Parts: sequence; structure tokens; C-alpha cells
Amino acid sequence: MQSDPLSATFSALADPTRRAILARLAQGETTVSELAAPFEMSLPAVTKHLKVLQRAGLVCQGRQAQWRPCRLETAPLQEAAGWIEEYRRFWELRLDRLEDYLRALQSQPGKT
Amino acid sequence: MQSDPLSATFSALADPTRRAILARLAQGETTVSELAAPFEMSLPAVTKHLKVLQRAGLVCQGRQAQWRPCRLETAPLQEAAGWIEEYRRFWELRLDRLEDYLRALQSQPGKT
DNA sequence: GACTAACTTAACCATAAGGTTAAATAAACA
DNA sequence: TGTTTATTTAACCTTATGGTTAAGTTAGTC
Repeated sequence: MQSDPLSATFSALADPTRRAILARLAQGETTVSELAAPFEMSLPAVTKHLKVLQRAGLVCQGRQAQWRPCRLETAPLQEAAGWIEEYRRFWELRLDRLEDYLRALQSQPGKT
Repeated sequence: MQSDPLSATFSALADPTRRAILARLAQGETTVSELAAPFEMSLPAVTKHLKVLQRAGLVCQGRQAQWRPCRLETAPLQEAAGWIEEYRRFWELRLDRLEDYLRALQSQPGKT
């Protein structure tokens, strides 16, 4: 805790249960119990996962009678995507080099 | 440990020291001590961070005399980017709705 | 062969993460 | 008012994380 937003986001994404919760929420708002249904863990465990997601700003929860409908918030995902995107240049560069290498191999067929 | 690759990747990215290490490696291969220099922590702490990055497949280490030159590996970043990308559709959709909403406001200027 | 440099491993510590069960809250319902 | 439904909070446990210092290891150098 008390970590920077990016760390909080990546940390929240570093758990398959939480990623599954986000995947479910991408299909639309739903309740805690419905979110919990697919998992074998207890409800309090899911509540905890939701708290992690909320602290990261990935989920926000409303209230409607005794239900706490959860909704996906994408802003932190956009920031995370932005961070990783910085490296795209890098991996595309490496792909280019691989292509150069393969081209070089083809132009010297007897070399191998 | 023994977690799935995506979790390992996000988990590795969920630490500012490790992200800084990756940023440094994006500029080119370098040694452990050089990687450690900017940080106030001990060398063993950096070694541990490097282990986390290696287990996530984000960094690989060679050997050259007593140095262990570290290199950035981008494959896990690409997978992580791919996962987040699934949600881009979702956040762009929400932006569209916002635009629609704003347009609707403009076409009914007296409504507010 | 001893010395130094560059790391890693081991042992330890404090705190955080992820789960549990049991008890508390909140809001509808009979 | 008492009960049920939905969810959270509290207390606890185990294991993981992130740091430390001290002791290896590995490979050049005097």
C-alpha cells in the first residue's frame, strides 16, 4: 500500500481472480455475489479482491438496496497500456533486426 | 511463485525499482552494478529484483568474465500489452458515449 | 597463490497478500 | 419487530515480498 498508481494498477492485475473479475465487468455492471459465483473462494475473499481493484481505481462500487453493483473503470488500464506502449518501439526494433537477419540469410543461401 | 505467466509479468511490473531497471535496459545491455547504481538499496536487493524480472522472462542475463550483462526481453511485455488491449475497445466505447452525450447537450442548448 | 572486483546465496526480519471463519451492518420483507 | 439477503469487517493463519548483513562464488590481476 501507499504505492504509486502504476504500481497499484500492475499489482491489481497480477492476480488471475482479479483479472477474471475485470473480464466479467467488461460485459457490464454486476453485483458482488454474481462476481463471486464462478470462484471457489469465500465471499470475503472476493470482497478483498474488489478492495484491491477499487484502490487501484479499476473498479467502482455503487449502492442499490442491499447490493453494491460494481463497474469497470478503465482509466488505470489506459495508463498501464501507455507505460507498456513506451516499449513497443523497442520490441518492434528487435523484430526489424530479426527480419534483417532473415533477409541476410536468404541473400547468402550457401552460408548455412 | 508457480503463478501463470501473465500474473508473473504484471507482478514484476508492479514495482517502481523494477520498472526503472527495465527503463534503463531499454537503452541497452548493462551490468548489475550499473543497474544498481541509481538506487539506494543494497546490491543483493537489486539481484533479487533482477531474479523477479528473470522469472517473468523480462530480463535475461549472460556472463562475461565476472560481469552478468542484463538484457531486456520484450515478449512478456507484448503479452501484457495484448491483455490490456482487449479492454481498449471498452474504454473507447465509453469515450464514444461521452462524445454522444456532449453532442446531445449541444443540440439541446436550453436543457441545462 | 593471494587479492580484488562483481555478483549471488543464505539467513534473517518486518510487513503485505491472500485465504479462512465468525460476527457485524444494511436494507428489504413478513 | 424479527428474519432473510447481500455484503463487509474483524481476527486469525500461512506464505510471499522486499529489504538487510554476512558469507560464498567466479574470474581476472599482482
